[in-house]
Amino acid sequence: MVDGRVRRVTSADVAREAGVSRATVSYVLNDTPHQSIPAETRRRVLEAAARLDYAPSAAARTLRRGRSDVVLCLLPDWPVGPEVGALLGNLSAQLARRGLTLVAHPSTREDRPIAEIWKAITPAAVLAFEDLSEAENAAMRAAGVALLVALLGRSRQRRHELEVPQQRVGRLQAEHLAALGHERLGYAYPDDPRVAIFADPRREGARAACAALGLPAPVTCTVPLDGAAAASAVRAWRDAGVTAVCAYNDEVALAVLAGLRVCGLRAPGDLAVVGVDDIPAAGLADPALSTVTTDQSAVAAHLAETIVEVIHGRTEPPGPGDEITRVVRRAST
Amino acid sequence: MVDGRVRRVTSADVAREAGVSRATVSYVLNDTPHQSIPAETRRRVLEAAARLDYAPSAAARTLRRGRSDVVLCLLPDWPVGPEVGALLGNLSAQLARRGLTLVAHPSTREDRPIAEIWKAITPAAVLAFEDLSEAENAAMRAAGVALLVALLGRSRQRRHELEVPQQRVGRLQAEHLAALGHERLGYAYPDDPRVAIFADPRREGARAACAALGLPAPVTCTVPLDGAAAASAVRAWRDAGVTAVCAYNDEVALAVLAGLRVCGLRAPGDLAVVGVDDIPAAGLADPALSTVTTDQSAVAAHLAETIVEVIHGRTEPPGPGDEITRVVRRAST
DNA sequence: CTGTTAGCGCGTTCAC
DNA sequence: GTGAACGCGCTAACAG
Repeated sequence: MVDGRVRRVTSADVAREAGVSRATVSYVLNDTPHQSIPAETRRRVLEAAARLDYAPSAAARTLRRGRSDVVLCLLPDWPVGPEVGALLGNLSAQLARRGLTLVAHPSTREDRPIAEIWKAITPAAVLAFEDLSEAENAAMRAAGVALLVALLGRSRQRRHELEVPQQRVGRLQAEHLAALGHERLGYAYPDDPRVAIFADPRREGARAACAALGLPAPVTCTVPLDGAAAASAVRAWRDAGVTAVCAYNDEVALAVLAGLRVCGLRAPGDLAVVGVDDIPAAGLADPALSTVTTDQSAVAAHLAETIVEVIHGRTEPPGPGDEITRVVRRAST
Repeated sequence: MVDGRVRRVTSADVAREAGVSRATVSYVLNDTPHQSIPAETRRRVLEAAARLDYAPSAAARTLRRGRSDVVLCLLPDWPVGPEVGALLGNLSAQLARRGLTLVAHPSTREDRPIAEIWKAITPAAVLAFEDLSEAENAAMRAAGVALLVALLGRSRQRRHELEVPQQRVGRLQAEHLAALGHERLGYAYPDDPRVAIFADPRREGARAACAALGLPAPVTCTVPLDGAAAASAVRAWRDAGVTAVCAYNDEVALAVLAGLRVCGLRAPGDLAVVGVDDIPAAGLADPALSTVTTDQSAVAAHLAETIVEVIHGRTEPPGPGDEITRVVRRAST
């Protein structure tokens, strides 16, 4: 009561309370296999633990095991939108169900070696959006236990690659526009080079869809988030006979809409536009933006499954199905 | 080379290499005060550590010290925008400079006791956006070392309160509109009840500014992120003689713009609008949205400072200055 | 002054 | 079921 410093409840306390050894406590609490402990003893231990409100020290366990129960997600240095936020939220819930805790580190450029970050956490797994350097990769593998999962690797072959089907996003956009009768498509590529890991596969998907449909490849224009600059992209597309564009995401799509306004044109009559993500602003734009969305909770479930597999050293399961991505049709197309 | 399992380099290895005891290694590497170690010995130890590429085990240190060098940020369950993302990025950099690692936990609703999360990390400090329950609060304080900082407390008095001057945001909006000659203001309140912790102080700031300027209190309307719904708010404001509205944030402001369109009206002539955050879509809207921005790096610097003070048990420094928030004037006002 | 010894912090796990 | 060692860094007490 009066003492401020409350001594932690340790497994020794539980052992004493239950009248057994610390080893037994550990075995019971961890459900250690190949260890036959009578139900009666087990009950005593569990009750004692509950009575004392025992919580094992994560630090001690980590020290002993060599890894914690934390999954560390290294966020990219480019601004993540609400989609990634939603993904992390779902992933966190999925991992929690499996006894893992997800935390994210907002990486502030390469100002600090990645090693410093995971060494501070000793994670069971690291989830990165981009491939890490071979050195960092090796360091992680060596430094004990932390495993690595690359969310989106640059076509490296031998890495755990967990590709959210970004290609499918682009494919869906192109197919949607083609179904509306458009034959000459454009691709609105983002201005920020940092998002290329996402943009390239998406555009590739659009290209593949066009090829499959016998249409010419999309005309790519880089579109800055600024109406005037977007206007010149719009003019370029018009000159090329493009009647509809797939945008990298909703923000770029909004820029295209702004560019249309600058030119005195309007979607979808003069140029149809379809974005990606369905951010709130998409539905509020004039005209409302058609867009492709992904079921983040389905992606998260698959991701969690894969992470657990990788932690246990098993191979990863097959990729997620195609049903997780769909088109939201609105006025802009 | 052939062996996969590389044994960690420990302080014992460094001690052996340098020909000293482990204690000495610890003293040198931690620059322990009141411990005079000759430059020569110090050099030997440092060189040995460098040569062996020694990195102390965070887990062991945490076990011994009772706390890690990690600062845990508990994200709210409502979707955080790019502003919070930017804040975390800056904060991460600032904390890194002080030897602390920032990680964020995407909280997925109260489906899991907060205790489970920080127990998995043993953080030096926890940064929360909302007040925690008294029980959780006590648990953290008791469970050893983790300290608590509430970013935005609900007018509780005795809590470490680190209030980014949200009130000032609202004040600035109102003052901006008043300076443009508007006398009857509206406040566009968000539909999502979860963001009340931010919305209430902002609106309060707008109200205070009006009072100070001798204007009537702003007319509050809740504005869903949907044009049709926003239209009725627009009509209500027009009926009340409101000529300009402060929106909770840019998304709500965009909704107001959409509502205006639905009514066949237009900003700023029929109703001036000012948002908060300057998200990309704000500049791309029609008309472009005026908005209030905050210098997140300044906020982060102050936050980092406060966190360090709190970890060291000292009192917190005074709040940040008023210069971190400013208006970006565009067509909508 | 310089540096060492010894033991703590706590859960896990092998050998008996 | 148990004793004991282990993982690794920190630091009070102490000896040269």
